[in-house]
Amino acid sequence: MPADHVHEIMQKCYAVRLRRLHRALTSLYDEAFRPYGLRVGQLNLLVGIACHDSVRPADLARALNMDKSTLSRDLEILNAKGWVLSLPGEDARSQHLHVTDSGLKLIETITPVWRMAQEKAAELMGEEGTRAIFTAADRL
Amino acid sequence: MPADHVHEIMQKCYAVRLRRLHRALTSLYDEAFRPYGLRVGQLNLLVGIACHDSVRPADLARALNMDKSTLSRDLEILNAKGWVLSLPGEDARSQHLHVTDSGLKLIETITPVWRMAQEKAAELMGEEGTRAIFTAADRL
DNA sequence: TACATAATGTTGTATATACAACCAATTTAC
DNA sequence: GTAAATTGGTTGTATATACAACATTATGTA
Repeated sequence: MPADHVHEIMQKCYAVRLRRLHRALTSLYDEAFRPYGLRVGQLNLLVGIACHDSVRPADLARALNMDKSTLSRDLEILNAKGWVLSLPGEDARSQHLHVTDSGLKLIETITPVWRMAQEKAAELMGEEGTRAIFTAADRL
Repeated sequence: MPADHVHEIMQKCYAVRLRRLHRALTSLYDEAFRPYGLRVGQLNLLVGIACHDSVRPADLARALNMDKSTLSRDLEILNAKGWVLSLPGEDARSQHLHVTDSGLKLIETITPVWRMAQEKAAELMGEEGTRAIFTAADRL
């Protein structure tokens, strides 16, 4: 009975739920950030880099569960926008990533906007939902 | 102090966590489905369509929090693979979507693989995490 | 030391995602 | 009953995502 399988998957699949949540939250933050030409995924990378004085792309990709090729292309954009600077590292293969002054200023500007988006997101997902996102993600 | 903002965002942002979770889970399911030429997002659509005898793209997109243009392009692929059939509806604008026999057979084949992926996902996110995904997503 | 192996980053290809702009058709308003 | 607004779907453009293959550079081993 394929119909049984269909309903089982539809109702129980974690990926189905997570994808919907991901689309909804990304929309919410992106919409708030739009006037600043920034997307939430880009802010994600920006703060990921800014957390350290200097990060190598390979390490950042590992920390974010992201493929190195994805990061490579995301960084192209952040470089082009002038928010991130890629400098050669000691190791002739690797690089060092830095957030520029312009990037830091953007983070400062966006923070209150981000806080409002956070509130909307919390309202959307509920108290329990928000806590849960954390507990689930922390296990990675 | 931009550094304070950086850490605040890094530690508290729901979108940051959710994006990591999304990447991790998508990888997990996609890897399991790879031998079948199917991705978890495609299974998502397939069961979404199969749930009803006939759905219109606009309604499906709404139900999944998905833009109509995204769905339009996803459906192109499912049509090309022969898993979905798009037929004209009564309304001269809209369409009716149907899962083909080939698509139903694929769902049947993939179900045990999906169940194993579900178990791995549950292990990854923990008891609380899985419950949370549901409570958060159900509020949309 | 030379050769195999691993690590780093980029590029080709495919899919997923959304916004804006558009065309066609339908519904609403006046 | 026609004009305006809405709805449904596609297309142009940009970003996000990953796998496979590749070139370059370390690292390890024989």
